[in-house]
Amino acid sequence: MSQYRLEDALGFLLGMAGRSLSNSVQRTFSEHGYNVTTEHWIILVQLWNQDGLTQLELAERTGKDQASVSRLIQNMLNRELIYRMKDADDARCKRIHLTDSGKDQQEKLMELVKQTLAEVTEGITEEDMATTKRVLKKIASKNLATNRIFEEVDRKKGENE
Amino acid sequence: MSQYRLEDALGFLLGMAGRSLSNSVQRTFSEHGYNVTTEHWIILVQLWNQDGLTQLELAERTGKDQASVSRLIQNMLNRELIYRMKDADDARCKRIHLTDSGKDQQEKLMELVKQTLAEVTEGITEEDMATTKRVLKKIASKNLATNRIFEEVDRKKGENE
DNA sequence: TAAATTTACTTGCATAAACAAGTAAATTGG
DNA sequence: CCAATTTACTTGTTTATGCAAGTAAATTTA
Repeated sequence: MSQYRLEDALGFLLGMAGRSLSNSVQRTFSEHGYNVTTEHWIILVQLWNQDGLTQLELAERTGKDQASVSRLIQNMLNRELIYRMKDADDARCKRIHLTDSGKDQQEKLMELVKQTLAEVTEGITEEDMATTKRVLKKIASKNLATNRIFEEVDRKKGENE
Repeated sequence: MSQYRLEDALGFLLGMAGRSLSNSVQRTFSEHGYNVTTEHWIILVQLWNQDGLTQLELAERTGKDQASVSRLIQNMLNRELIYRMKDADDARCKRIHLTDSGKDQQEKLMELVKQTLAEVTEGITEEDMATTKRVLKKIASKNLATNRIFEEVDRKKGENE
């Protein structure tokens, strides 16, 4: 009887590849003296695009649950990457803003990510990468919570075709 | 200036897709009354293939570090999926064996994983899936620690071609 | 308008990873 | 043969996730 090969199991490969990339980026950040985790980077990307999002909006856009965002925010506050203000119209909402430090790190962090990504994906053709991203999006959108992120993307793409 | 789209970032997609699949499998296990996590499943697959591996061997084969394996093993001991014996020749090694319960769950857990995987990957062609797995392996093997898992696989494949 | 529900966020508990430091057993090398 | 090193495993600390339960503010509805 042929053995089930873990090395061909999609879940296993996803976990390994995800950790591999995440660890590489994390190490690169650390080596260059940035006290920012890969998960912080995900939040920062959203804030660099649009400052002052609420925690709920951040959760929706990053596919994280509100509890995770709540704790990430707390951690990022401690590192003074962001600050927080109560919404004037709705006291339930807390709006997250970048500090000067959080803003200033954009260029360098983006560069470091780009660099690391190039190393990790070296030798993979553009076509294979495009296929992979398409497949990953399909798998990710089976998760009800994060479904909307990719629906939105698909809609926008549709408009341009 | 065009914004950096998180939805196209490989690291983000890997994280999302990985969690999506892992959560689906986890939920399926729970719904069917199995007190087993996806990480336990990864260890179990290795033991179903070969019982009595040491913790180091498990770490090497699953791409986990020894500390992670140590704690997973502790957790699996508590759930009585496995038991542990000191190696007769080398008192430093602890060999991990399946309990009857751990053995008996193989067929059903494999079936549940297969089923869940089919749901999550529904609508993805075999070809795209093959490409994706190839890319994921390449990315995963940039991680020095886990490199060997895939080198081994490549060598074996080479023999058959 | 007051009670019931919903919404935005927080907190507690369990699981898991990375990395560093620690322990005990085996191997090595002078 | 014994001191130094290596090996296998453990433990502590930090970060992060999922899920459930809790709080306070806003909205619905009766």
